[in-house]
Amino acid sequence: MNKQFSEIYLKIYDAIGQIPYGKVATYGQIAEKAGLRGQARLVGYALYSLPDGLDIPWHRVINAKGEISALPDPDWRGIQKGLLEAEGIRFNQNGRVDLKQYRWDSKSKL
DNA sequence: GCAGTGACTAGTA
DNA sequence: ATACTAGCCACTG
Repeated sequence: MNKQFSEIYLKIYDAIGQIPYGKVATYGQIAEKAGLRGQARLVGYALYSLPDGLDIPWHRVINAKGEISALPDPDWRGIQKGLLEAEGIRFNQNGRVDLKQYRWDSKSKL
C-alpha cells in the first residue's frame, strides 16, 4: 500500500493542515495555498484519493457555496457535518456554513 | 499517448 | 434566487 503521491497532493494536504480549528476553507483557497491557484478540482481529486490514516482535517474543506460537496454517500456528508459541528461550526437550515463567518482567512495569522 | 472524468469556481441567462 | 456553460489541470483506463 505504498502509494506514492505527487508533490501536488502533498502540498494540498499540507495546505489543508494549515486550516485552524473551528474554521473552514474552500477548495479554491486550498488550491491557491498549494500553488494550484484556481484548480480547485485538483484539490477535490486529491481528497478523493486521500488515503486513510493521515491526520488531515479534510472535513474543513468545503466548496465556495459553503456546502459540503463530498462523496455521493449521505453518511459521508453526515460525518463531515458532525465533525464540523464538533468544532463549533453551525449550519444553516440549508445545510450551509456561513462562509462570511467561518471561512478561513489565509491572510490572517494564527 | 489520447480520451474521459472530477469532493470546483466564476460567469451568464 | 436558481440553472446551465465554459475553463482549468492532474489522475485513470
